[in-house]
Amino acid sequence: MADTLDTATPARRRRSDARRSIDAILNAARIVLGERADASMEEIATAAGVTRQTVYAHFPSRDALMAALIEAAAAEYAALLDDAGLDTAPPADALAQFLDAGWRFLRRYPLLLNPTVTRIHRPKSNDPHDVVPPLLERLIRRGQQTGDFDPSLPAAWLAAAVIGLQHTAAAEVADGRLTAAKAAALCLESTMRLCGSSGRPTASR
Amino acid sequence: MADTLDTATPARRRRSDARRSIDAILNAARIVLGERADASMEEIATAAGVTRQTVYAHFPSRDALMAALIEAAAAEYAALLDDAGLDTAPPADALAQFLDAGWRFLRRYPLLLNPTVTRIHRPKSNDPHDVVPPLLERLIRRGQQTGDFDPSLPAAWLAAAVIGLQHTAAAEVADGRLTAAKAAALCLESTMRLCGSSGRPTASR
DNA sequence: ATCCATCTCTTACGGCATGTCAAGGTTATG
DNA sequence: CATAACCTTGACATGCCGTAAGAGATGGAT
Repeated sequence: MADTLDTATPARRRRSDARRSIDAILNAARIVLGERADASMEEIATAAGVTRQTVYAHFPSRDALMAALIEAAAAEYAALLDDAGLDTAPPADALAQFLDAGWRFLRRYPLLLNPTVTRIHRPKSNDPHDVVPPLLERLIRRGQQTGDFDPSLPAAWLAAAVIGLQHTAAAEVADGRLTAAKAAALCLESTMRLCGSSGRPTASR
Repeated sequence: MADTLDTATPARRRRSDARRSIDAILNAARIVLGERADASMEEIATAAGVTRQTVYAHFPSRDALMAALIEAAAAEYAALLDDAGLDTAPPADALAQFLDAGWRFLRRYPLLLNPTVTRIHRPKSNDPHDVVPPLLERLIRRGQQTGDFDPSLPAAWLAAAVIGLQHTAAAEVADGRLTAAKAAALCLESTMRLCGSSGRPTASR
């Protein structure tokens, strides 16, 4: 009965059409929930080209579907951040890369702008909110040690603040008060100012 | 049937017990929804000491109740900001006052930390999200003209960013990662840095 | 080509929350 | 006290969630 991805299940053997259904459902959920976070299971199923019961065959509940979706999102986000060279580039550049990865991620997972979704299934599990902040925190701490960032504010707080700033900027875009380009520029500038970087990203060499 | 507070209705004559019920309902909603934003009408009614149908006698729908609650919140928030002297105090001090009013407001209306609530009934109407940012924006603009704040970033964006920063700080408190006192201090410091105020609040004289 | 396990679909049910309605009792106000 | 406004009870319709059983279709392996 649909164990999906709990934790450390021996990767149960699936038939190809089942795998295809699961992918279609997750993809449909990503898109449909990105537009309306309160879309019904029926809508998601229809968008995926299956019946509602098929969804329940793979995901025991709505929350379980959410969890799997968040899981997939976290994996993609982590992959994006892996390619961003957060640990090697100069801190200010790495920070800009971090934000850039965030923009690409949010364009693909707009549903994560709705904090109600991610806030609800809080019980442990690794969603972006548990995986990403520590990465950013480490980057900020490194910048504080190299003198690129101001060390007078806790790195954990700055990490939360930077992510929050990006959420704010994304919300401004979603509400039509800013274009995506302007929002990204303002967010970057504000982030640098917040972290105490005295100049533009490339000025840190 | 239950116009509650639409717009410019001739203040329909109500009986005193009706007024009492409405107040009890709004108060219960404020508290119950502050703890669990998805609480049912039944729970709210019970907490208010009335039946579910009585709630519907005054508020046609859940969204209408939300709207009335947001309306009341906006009024209280506006009153707090009126007492904050945003237009007279030195900009940096006024900004600190703004944040302080926000903290008091959020302690009374914790449900407004859940953006899903306020984001859903978007159709115009004056909720804090439509009333407060312009006030802050005006304050920031003033600070930019007096030279207290950096004028290189748009005031509207800075206003959104400051409010977002406070939301982030409040979320850190709600999740137990910061104490209320630390969060307020970090939020203030970050806000000043963001707005380009080179010193502490009182250093702007 | 055939068989079996697995998957999907259809149909159906129970539960819970929202919203509506009608009838009858209660309270405030003139 | 009499009336109108209000509250309560009970009942009902709807929509979404979650569950279940059985029939039919599909994939994978022999």
